[in-house]
Amino acid sequence: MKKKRPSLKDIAEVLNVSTTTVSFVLNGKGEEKKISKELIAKVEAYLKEINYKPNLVARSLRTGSTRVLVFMVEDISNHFFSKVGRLIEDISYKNDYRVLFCSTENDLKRTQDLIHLFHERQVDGFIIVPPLGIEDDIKHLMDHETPVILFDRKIPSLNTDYVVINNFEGAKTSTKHLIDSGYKNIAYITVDLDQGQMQDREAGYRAAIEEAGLKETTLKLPFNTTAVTESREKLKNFIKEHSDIDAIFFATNYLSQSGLKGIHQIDPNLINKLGIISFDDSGFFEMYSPTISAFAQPIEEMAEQLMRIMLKKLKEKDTKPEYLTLKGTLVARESSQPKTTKL
Amino acid sequence: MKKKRPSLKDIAEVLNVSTTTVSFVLNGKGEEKKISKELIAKVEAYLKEINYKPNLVARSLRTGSTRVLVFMVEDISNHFFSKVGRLIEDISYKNDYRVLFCSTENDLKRTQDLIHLFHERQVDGFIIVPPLGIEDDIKHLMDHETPVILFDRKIPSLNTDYVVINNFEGAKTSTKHLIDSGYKNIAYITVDLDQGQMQDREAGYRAAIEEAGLKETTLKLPFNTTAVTESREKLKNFIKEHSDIDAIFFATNYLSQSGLKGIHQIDPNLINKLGIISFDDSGFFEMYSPTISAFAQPIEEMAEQLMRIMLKKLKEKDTKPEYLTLKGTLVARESSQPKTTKL
DNA sequence: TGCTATTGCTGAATCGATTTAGTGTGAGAC
DNA sequence: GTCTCACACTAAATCGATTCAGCAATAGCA
Repeated sequence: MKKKRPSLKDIAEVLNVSTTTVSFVLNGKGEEKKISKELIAKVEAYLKEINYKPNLVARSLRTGSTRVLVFMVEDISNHFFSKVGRLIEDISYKNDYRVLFCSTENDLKRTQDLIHLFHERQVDGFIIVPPLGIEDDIKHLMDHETPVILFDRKIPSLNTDYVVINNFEGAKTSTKHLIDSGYKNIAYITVDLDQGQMQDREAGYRAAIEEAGLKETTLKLPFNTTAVTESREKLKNFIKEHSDIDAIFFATNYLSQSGLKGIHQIDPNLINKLGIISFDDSGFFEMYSPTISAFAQPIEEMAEQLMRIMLKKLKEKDTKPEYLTLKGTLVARESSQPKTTKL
Repeated sequence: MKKKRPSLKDIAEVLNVSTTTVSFVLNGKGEEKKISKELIAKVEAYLKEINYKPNLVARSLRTGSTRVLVFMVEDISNHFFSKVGRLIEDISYKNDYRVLFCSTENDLKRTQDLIHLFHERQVDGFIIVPPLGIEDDIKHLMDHETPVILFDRKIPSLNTDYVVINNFEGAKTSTKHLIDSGYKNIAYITVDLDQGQMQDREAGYRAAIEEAGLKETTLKLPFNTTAVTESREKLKNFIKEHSDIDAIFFATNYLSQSGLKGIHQIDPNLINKLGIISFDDSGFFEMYSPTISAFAQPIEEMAEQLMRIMLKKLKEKDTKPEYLTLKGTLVARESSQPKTTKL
């Protein structure tokens, strides 16, 4: 048979006190509210005895706060996002907040659904990697004084807090690294998305190539999680057609991963002839053979800053928005070393 | 300034009807409750006009149901779990349930915290990969008539529904595959956990080795997410000390991934001399060079069965528990092919 | 006409907590 | 002896929905 969970009222009846008293003791406000030491002790003892757990739904309805945050990213299984998410979860836990994770898949409709879903459920704050076109929904949240922090990408038209990295510098540094390693014909492979951060990366690549007086070669693949194989075929054809390429700079880590598979399919030995670097690191890259170089975002710093801002916003309303642009670091591994054997 | 969300009461006042009426219309019970067509239309029009969203916290408090499920696994970033999770999310969405994901890290305390946290928040059902020692907490949920389905592992002492695979058969098939490919000295690398499914896998390996009259070599590494590097050093020493090994069967996909890194560190060419197979597939394996063979669990089928059982349990209480043991399939890739070059 | 049934709606209780506004008692001030 | 005030506690309102029980008006039937 179903056991009913005891409510404050049940407890109050058993102890012959009011629910108010029990609630005060429960929330550690006994002293403050002038409840006698003996009664506090008695109530506490009983709460412990029956291992009382308050109904958080009822509490939330009354207080309007759920102590839940949402971390909404493109794809939570992506190494970069899952690492940041994990760190955020730890910091939240220490501050008595829980975190829910979800993936937008860069899909506007899905993201809108998720935002409304969580807003209806009264979550206390959002950290969002915004897909294109989500402005209005974010504005809607802000109108209701729900803290929102953008992450990984900013939306110029909104004065929300954001934490991003300098994509231009990162891409430029990465490209330069390949140039310095002796590569002369560096291809840039990116996704067909109009988002600011992707444009900045492309501009960074262009800048480095131009400065070095080299030729630029770019391939834009469709962003589409379902047509991965198709994308990879396009990539393979691209590589076969451009046999003069001696290095590739992938604009995201998932492109790299799919790309590595394609390269392996063309010829298992091809990887040892190409210089490779990826924007965004991945656990995968240091396990691959050869190990893959990457431009890594400062994961810990991002998580810390995001949560610092979030906690601040939760405490005091109407704070001035913070705009943070952090720096990443190049992690040079085997794949970007100068090659001894020529293609 | 903060906008207040309209409540049913506000709407009722504006329309000069009772909250009851608005609620009935909102929940599509207008006809059933004999509200006139005109009034239904009027209320619906207004609800749409102001884009009314009910306060789900209040609704949950009243109905006792949140339409939220929890999917609690060892590590949600693991390929196997994240794939199953994604499928479960899709099925849930279609049935108007949301899913929250979280990682237990096989840690008892953490899992207990999470279970209580969600139970207090009144989630409607749990799908759990149970760590050792969690029996009582699961029993506690069942006592409160909260649907619980175990996944990946069963707990013999509890009569909960579960969905697992035949680990013994899987490990035996995998080991046999290596034997059939001509490998004579197959090492088994596993984690130091007393859990049923790991013991079954080990027994499967043993059975295949014995049947073939070969020698068994086993290494047990500590399960500890923080000491990954240390574990890998142990593994590297093990491989160096057992130079007669010609193949390795890894008991989980994360062991394989760490193992591949270790093998690469010992000698970038060593991977081409060893036969490798992993229990559990991973997106990583078909991208690696060489591609890595694996024994894959039937991900779609597991997700479908889990959700079929869950939805059934949500609909009708007191169903007979279902015990499902599914079959996996061997995905033979390059790493388990016979080698032409000898070690 | 008198009776019940149906239609179309509503008032108020309810879920389980938090919190505001008090209430009764006794000690101390004047 | 009255007044004030601190003390120790409580009654009742509240959050925003759902839903039980019931009411007035009309219809149906004998």
